[in-house]
Amino acid sequence: MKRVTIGDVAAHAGVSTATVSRVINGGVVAETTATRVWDAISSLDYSPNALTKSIFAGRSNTIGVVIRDLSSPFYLDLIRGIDEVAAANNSLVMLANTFRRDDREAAQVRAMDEQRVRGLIVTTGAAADSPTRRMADNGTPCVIVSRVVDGMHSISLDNVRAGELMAAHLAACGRTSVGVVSASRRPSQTERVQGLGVPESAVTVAEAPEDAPAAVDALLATGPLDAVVCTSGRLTAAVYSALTARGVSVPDDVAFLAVDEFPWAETLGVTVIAQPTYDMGKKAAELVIESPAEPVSLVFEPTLIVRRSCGEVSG
Amino acid sequence: MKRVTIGDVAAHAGVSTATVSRVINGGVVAETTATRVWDAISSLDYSPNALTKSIFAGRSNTIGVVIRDLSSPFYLDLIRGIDEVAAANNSLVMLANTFRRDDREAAQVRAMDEQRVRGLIVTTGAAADSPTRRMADNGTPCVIVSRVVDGMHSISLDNVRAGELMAAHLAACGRTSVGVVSASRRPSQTERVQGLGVPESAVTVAEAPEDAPAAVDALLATGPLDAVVCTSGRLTAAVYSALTARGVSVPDDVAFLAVDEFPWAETLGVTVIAQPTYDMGKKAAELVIESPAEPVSLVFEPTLIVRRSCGEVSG
DNA sequence: TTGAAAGCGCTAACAT
DNA sequence: ATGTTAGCGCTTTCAA
Repeated sequence: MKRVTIGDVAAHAGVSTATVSRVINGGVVAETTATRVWDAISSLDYSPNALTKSIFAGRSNTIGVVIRDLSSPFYLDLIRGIDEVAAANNSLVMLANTFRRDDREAAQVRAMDEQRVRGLIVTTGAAADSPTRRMADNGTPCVIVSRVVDGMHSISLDNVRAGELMAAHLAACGRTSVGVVSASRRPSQTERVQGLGVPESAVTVAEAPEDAPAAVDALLATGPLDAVVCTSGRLTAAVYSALTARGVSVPDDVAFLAVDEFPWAETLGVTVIAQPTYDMGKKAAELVIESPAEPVSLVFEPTLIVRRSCGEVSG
Repeated sequence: MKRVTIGDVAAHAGVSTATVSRVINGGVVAETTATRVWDAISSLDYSPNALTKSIFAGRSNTIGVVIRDLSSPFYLDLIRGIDEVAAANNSLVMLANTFRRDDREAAQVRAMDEQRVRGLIVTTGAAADSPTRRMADNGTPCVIVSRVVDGMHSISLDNVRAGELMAAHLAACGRTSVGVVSASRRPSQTERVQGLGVPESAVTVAEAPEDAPAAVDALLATGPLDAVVCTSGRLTAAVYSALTARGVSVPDDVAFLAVDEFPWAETLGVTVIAQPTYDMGKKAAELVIESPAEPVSLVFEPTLIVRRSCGEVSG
């Protein structure tokens, strides 16, 4: 199953490989020669080897994307945005999932480097660490998503502001004692809590959706609550379910407020803080393409989408 | 920003490039030489160029995945499955979205071919057409997902069976007049309708979620209904919302049944037909890795997950 | 306008 | 056990 090479095309058209190369990449060639070459190309069904091309360019035309948890819908939109920009630059996306494991992240980033991706987008985790940093030092534009890292490009949400938006809305709805379920002690989560301005004792951490019921129980045990905030989209369904399963009525007993928009939010009437994930993906990819010399740190604005789950705004 | 090459490492270690290559790929080398080479590798921070390696192998170590609509959660799990197998074979995933456009699909498939992917997984669409077929003919293992195509590997759901499962459950719940919202006239959709055994007049097509309200109206106008089935996961939220927005009570007025499991189904009590998408992704990738000589067509079994949306099973 | 030839970074015989 | 020498498929001078 030998592949057709540029040499085969050249032979078939009776020209040199250099000429074929020129025809394909738009060099100066005589009209008649060009047609002869194109004919050869289509009759042999020639498909140029992009890998070989990349050797010359020094790097491939691919954008590497390393995702920490591909089961989060947040990332779907991010990837769509990246892919959109990639396609517009006839680039392709090389994707890898790290299953929330730091060692896998390092391995995947290294793999991307070996593939000589033209740029890397990492949602992370520990990516600020050696492998990514080394890539950046070697001249590969690297963009960190969801985290701000010194000396690297980054795309993130204004998490403190997200927290403040939530706090303000809750206050406007007359809610005074709010409990929080967050997903971790990572900066993106803690910043949201900080913006909310609740005491540390009002925060419970649920690493995974399975931990949500216990987290909700813990929250409910701390005393009477009139609002529950979920700071991670991965947890929203689980937290909401745990709440209703315990006979808590939303919004009559407690208000419910979550971070990240999701398809059923409208139907369920869940008020959320939305991130412009698709745009964030596009920007991340554009950063890779443009590869600015100085580190660029883009912070996106969260939006409050008011629905029914926090009750009426009083006054 | 010149990259470190195998030659640099060789010079630094005082050996030939062949020896360095042997050290990396596990050939016969003296212990002492090996350590010297490894030292050089780490002190120069050498990262071997995978592209160049692939030139020799004839193809890259990457699995190409072309997705018709990356906004569908169905594909998220599929990709996770693929990535899992890829990672286990230290392969990477090259992803492209076609935004539901056939011309883009052809272009993306061609791009994958130029990247010399070791195999291709396409969810499609028109992929049965020339570009994919040509790749398969050139010896690249190609797997079609969600469709059975002559002479190619394929991964699909037993759609007729899915329809039958739904029909049986609906009957068991005493529902007799069912209306269907489907997403297209493609085989995967029509087979589900066929399994349901409803007359053509009971079926409405909504191409996109935006079309769901109109589709539901059309359905409701055909006469009294006691069940609504949605045969596409992309449409479930929109159809359900349109239903409830019209004051229709589920399951009291009509039963609601959808294809494809989704995160909120449990909370909402929506009965669904689930596809083993993660496993389907894994199998697709395994097919690529194994690359069987004869076309393999794997058909997966749908599962009925009973919840509240169809009411009580009578008898 | 075209071809010959060198070389991109690496591997794989073939020598030694 | 190691080095030499061809390539892999393509691009890019440099001549003609």
